[in-house]
Amino acid sequence: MRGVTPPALPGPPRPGTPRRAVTQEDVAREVGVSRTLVSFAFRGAPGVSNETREAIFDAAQRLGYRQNAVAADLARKRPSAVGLYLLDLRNEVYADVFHGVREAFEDAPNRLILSVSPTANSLGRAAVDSLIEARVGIVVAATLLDADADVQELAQTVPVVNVARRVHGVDSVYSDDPAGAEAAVRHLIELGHTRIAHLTGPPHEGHQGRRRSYERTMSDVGLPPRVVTAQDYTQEAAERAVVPLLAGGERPTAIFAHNDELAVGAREAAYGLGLAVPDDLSLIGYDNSRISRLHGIDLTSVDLHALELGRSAGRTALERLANPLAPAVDLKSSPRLVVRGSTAAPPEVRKDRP
Amino acid sequence: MRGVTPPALPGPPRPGTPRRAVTQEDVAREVGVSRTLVSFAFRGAPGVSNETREAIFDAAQRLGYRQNAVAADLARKRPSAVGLYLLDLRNEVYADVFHGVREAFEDAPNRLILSVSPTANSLGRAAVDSLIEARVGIVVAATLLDADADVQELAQTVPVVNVARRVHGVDSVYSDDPAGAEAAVRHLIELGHTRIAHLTGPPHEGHQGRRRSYERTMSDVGLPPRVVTAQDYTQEAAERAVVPLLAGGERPTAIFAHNDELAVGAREAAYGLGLAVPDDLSLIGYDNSRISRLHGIDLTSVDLHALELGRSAGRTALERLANPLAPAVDLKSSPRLVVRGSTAAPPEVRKDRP
DNA sequence: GTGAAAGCGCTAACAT
DNA sequence: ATGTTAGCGCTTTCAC
Repeated sequence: MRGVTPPALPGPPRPGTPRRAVTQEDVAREVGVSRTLVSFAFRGAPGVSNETREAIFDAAQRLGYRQNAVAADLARKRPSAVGLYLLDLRNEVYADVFHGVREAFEDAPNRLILSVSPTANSLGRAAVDSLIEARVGIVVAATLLDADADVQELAQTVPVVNVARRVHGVDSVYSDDPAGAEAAVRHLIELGHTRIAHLTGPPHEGHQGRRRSYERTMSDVGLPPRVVTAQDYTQEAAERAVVPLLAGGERPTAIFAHNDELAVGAREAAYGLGLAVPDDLSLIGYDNSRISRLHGIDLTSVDLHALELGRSAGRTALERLANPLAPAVDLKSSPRLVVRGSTAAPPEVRKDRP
Repeated sequence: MRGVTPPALPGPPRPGTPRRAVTQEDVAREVGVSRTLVSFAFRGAPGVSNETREAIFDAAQRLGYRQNAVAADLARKRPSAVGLYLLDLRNEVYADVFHGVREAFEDAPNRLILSVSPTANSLGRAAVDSLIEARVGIVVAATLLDADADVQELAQTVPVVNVARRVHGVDSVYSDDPAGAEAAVRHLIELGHTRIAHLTGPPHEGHQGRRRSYERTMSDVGLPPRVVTAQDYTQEAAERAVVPLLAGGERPTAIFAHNDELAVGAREAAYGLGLAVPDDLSLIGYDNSRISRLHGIDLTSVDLHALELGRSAGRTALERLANPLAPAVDLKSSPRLVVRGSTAAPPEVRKDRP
């Protein structure tokens, strides 16, 4: 039977046999030059004649050569990959941050490696470790829930750019949370609300700006603060946390939520109890996400300009990569209160002047 | 001045000087063993005494050693990284797919590398190429907009698992789109609608199942199909595309949209024109995303179980990695129509029986 | 303009 | 149980 070519079996379809990847070696052999020249050509390094360069690109094309960025980084000794850590893919804010960072790296040669937290309430350390194992040269983190000291320690291992969070001595690109929260609370106070609750999630160092500002603003005007804590930063947890608040006595006439996610949860809880927004309950979120702009949702919200935050973070990362020893960047931007239909005067005020 | 220690300058805070990464070599030297043993210990390979192993882990901990997964993969010759391509981070479906895949790889040692399309309407090739340069051993793609032939060709270079799409001869994990679309359209027909439009985005090979099924179902019952095409798969584009449809004469009484994203755009367009859902316009989406469940949105939608799709895709990738030569997987699941408040009988039927 | 050779951090035979 | 050695694909001196 030797020499007989077996007939092509029809059989079930099979995925293409993964052929061995084409290397610079293969390209060099094809062209008849040394590996070095192929490497030079692909990095645009000087010292390759135009003729040779073209022959190399040609052969590479034909053979389907793709550079092995991983091996290149290893050899270069200076990683070109950028790690981007995102806390929650289900929260639009992080998609915005991603797109901002991506834009900033549009023309840069760096690879962007994403790492996403398993839950919206995880410390980032494990996910960031996977970035470190992938040997990224810098980590852009949106948002680390870890303690300041842990972030500072992490920054000893790999440069970190914090997004939407400020950590002393570590690059930080963030929005003025206290100002945003104050604007939100003052808006409610001006509408005549006195029973204003704050809906937040588990406390984490560096994420207390909105809550603290709420408490401060309330006590400044002599109003008693009332904080409700959801088990995590999801709509579902918010719903669970708000139901007892609204079902109990002395229920608030307004809720200022840590973000839109939680605000939407509060909204669902309200409607579930037969309360209407804003007639029975005024609601303010944070993030000015797309959902807040929908007809029928119409949620008053504080915009922290996540896309722009991402862009700044990307640019900051680029600078840090270029200049590792420059002083830490501290970039604070201003949020903006966007008033929509979810906030109105409380029932008692409306009754007073009908 | 020699020998004089300069005083510690207060100055601005600086990010920690990035120290050289700790290697197995360093750990080995610290413990007083060979590099090999350190490697063995970390891979859990047999042939290391418990005593030595503990000493190694100890030293690694002290020194802050993190394994260089990139170098390991290179040496192993068999990449352990898994690439996950996502078409659109702003669409919740892809977040669900991500979490499904992540779950499937929970206990696997593989790194997950994400790559996201720059826009919701890009072909995936560029983003997948970056995955190839990062030397992933397999690509899980949700969802490639490229032509079947291009996907098949890509699969020659690196194994591909298609999510929510079927490509002959390439692993595919998908939902029965024609069945889902038919259920949606039949639901509208049963309510009494006759002017039912379909809202979709740019046509791409392999993404025509819903549209074709809509057309087929309509003509099966002798109704004229009417397809509106948005410029891309975003809410905003949908809004722009639907306005002329609803403002013109003979406007439809129902719209079946390719997905919730587009359905929400249609909804905004309707309300912008003073039309109410479902009173003036019935609306069906696809994906059963969180937004469709909100009070006041209450969108009837077809659920394709994205999370489960992601899990299946992850498991399929695991199997493909273990058995590169097995026949291509073709996994079709059944979607489910979830009826909510955005669909009702059309105005003329309601008038007939008041 | 071109090539040889060392080495990046690691794995995996193959010794001992 | 432990060590030696040869790569993985690439970059980067340094020589010709």
